[in-house]
Amino acid sequence: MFSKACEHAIKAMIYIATQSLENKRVKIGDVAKHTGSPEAYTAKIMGTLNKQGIVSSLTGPYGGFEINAKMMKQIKVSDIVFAIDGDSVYNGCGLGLNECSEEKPCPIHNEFVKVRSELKTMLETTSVFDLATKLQSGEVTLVR
Amino acid sequence: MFSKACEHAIKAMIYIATQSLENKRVKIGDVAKHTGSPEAYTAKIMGTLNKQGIVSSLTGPYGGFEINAKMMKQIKVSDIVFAIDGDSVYNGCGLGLNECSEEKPCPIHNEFVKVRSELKTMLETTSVFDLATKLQSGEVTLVR
DNA sequence: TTTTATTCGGATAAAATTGTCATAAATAAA
DNA sequence: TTTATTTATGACAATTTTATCCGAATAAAA
Repeated sequence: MFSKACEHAIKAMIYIATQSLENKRVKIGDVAKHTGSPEAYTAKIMGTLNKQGIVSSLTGPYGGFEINAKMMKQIKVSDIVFAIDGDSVYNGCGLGLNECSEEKPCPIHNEFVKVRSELKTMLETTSVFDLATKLQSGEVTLVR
Repeated sequence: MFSKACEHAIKAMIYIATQSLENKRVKIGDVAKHTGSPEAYTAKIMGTLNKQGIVSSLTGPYGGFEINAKMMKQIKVSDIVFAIDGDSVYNGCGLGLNECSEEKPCPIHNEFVKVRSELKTMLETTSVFDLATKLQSGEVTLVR
């Protein structure tokens, strides 16, 4: 569904959000530990997310990553997916055709658009804040 | 969504089905031409589908691939996806956790299962025959 | 029985993705 | 200003996926 990089990104964002809610800036090593993702790879992914402006970072001692509490409610999972995997999830053809539209559809186009539109809606209505509070409450887990 | 191999597989099955409906056995070169997929790779994929029993093949002159007309209505897209990509589409965690269930869910588990269940239903209710007749009618395309 | 056309299957290659490493840049504190 | 700590980033490595190649096996026709 999503690339591995995208999975790492979503998990990292959720963990950082929980810490930001407690006004704690987190180092990449902490992120890796709490998400079970490879540290260096996650660092690279965070660079992309930082450039896209959906996470902020500070170098040096007492540095690390954080997400503004207000932003957190505005950032949706769809933003993370788009930042890492691009629009393939939303616009790509189910059979991988370069051009596949209402006018020139592939055989599964009509069946596919319906399901994908629901996936899109789901991602667009789920905020990082929603997921972070879920994680804080202990009802869900990031590792295992 | 699906692997490239799986896309090739679905396209190949649909094309072979249209030919089988006209009692024509097709060679792998024909399949590749009409699906835009690489011939040798498709050949390998067909081997897997053949072993799984969702397509039949005959070696030698006048050989090739075909799908029994009765079977064609029973074979669903879900069977092809399962044969090539396994059950990851149906059971895999959205965040890639090894264990993710109702009891120990990941943060997006509940949102995810709903969408995926609709995808599953869609794939399970769409037969190769349905798609082949659509392609025959000219309302959809396999290449581009 | 020989020839010819085709799939089968294993070895290999190429490309993409995932992951690591080392060095540079930034920044805060001493 | 120096030092310690942390992110930023580009080069490299490993793994997985995608794709190719070629000889073996099979089967129909000559």
